[in-house]
Amino acid sequence: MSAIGFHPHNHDSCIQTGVSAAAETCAAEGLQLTDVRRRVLEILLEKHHALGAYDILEVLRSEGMGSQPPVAYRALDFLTKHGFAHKIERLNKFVACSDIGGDHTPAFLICTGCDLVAEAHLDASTGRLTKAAEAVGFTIERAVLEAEGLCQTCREAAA
Amino acid sequence: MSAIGFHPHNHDSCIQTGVSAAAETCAAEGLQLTDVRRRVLEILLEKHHALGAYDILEVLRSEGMGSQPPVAYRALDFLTKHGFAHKIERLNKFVACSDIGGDHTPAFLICTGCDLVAEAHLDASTGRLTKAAEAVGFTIERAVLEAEGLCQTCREAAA
DNA sequence: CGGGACATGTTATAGTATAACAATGCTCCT
DNA sequence: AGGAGCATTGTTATACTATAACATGTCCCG
Repeated sequence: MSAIGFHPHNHDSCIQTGVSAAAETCAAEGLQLTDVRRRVLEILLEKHHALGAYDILEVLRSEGMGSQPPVAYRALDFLTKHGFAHKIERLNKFVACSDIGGDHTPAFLICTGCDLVAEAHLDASTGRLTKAAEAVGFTIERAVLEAEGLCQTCREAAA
Repeated sequence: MSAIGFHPHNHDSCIQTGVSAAAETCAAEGLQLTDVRRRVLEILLEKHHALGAYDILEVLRSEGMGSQPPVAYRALDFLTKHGFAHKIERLNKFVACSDIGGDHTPAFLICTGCDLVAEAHLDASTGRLTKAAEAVGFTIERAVLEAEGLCQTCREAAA
């Protein structure tokens, strides 16, 4: 899995590659990465943390880019719909996708110590949940996989 | 997995066994299954559907058992804390546990056709998410596993 | 240049959840 | 009995999350 976020890295490249990957995908699929959408993606990419819609809205507002909730929610809808960001259901918050363009059944590791969120990509077809569902004739269309706990750094700090 | 909920069954026994299992656990652990708590559990057990806190509150209110949100939320906190009910994060709703007293890392199959929710119990230690977490030194304390899709009945009806 | 599709702006409101404090009832202890 | 301590419930108020509905703008296509 990609545990980036839990380890030191050149974070500028996260932002740059994230935005350009999204731009490429949009160009390829005829989607519009408008100013607001791009900016919301950048805001999410700035940290490996989950942000609430109203946190994002506050930034947009301070930059004169729209001050009402629908502005933020629409941008987030666009980003999540096309796989550029994900909603963390457990937190009612959002994170940038760490593998834009990649295949998607993301899983998340949420550190309750430092609030970092790491994204993992598991192969959907081999999971036990998939097998359990098949066994009862259930067809999965969307899955939420979120684990809360402590990252290595926080666990060692707590010990 | 226990796909009860997706198949015909004697539902009265779900309620009875649910309540008595909770009563036994409370007796064994010195917990108080008060009127409000028992009633909320019964309400949840009445259907294999997820209910919002305000849906539950409405029932309580109609029965003269408390009319303000904290009454419902406190009962739900108690029930979820002790494994008698679970929150479905994806829906911001609650369901009764279908295996009270059992070990817990529940997973849920949520049918978007009929709104039934089935609870599965997977062995936490063997999962891929657990392995991915171990690989990066992450310690899982709580996991949310929720799949949305169509149960067999709804899928056949849609075809 | 008119019309359709998409994006944004704006107002209002719906839906979910908790903080904070008051009041009650209970047990246990002296 | 009196009183401390605890858990539970009652109540008010408010915070946080999300969307409906309608108006405006913009661009491209026909």
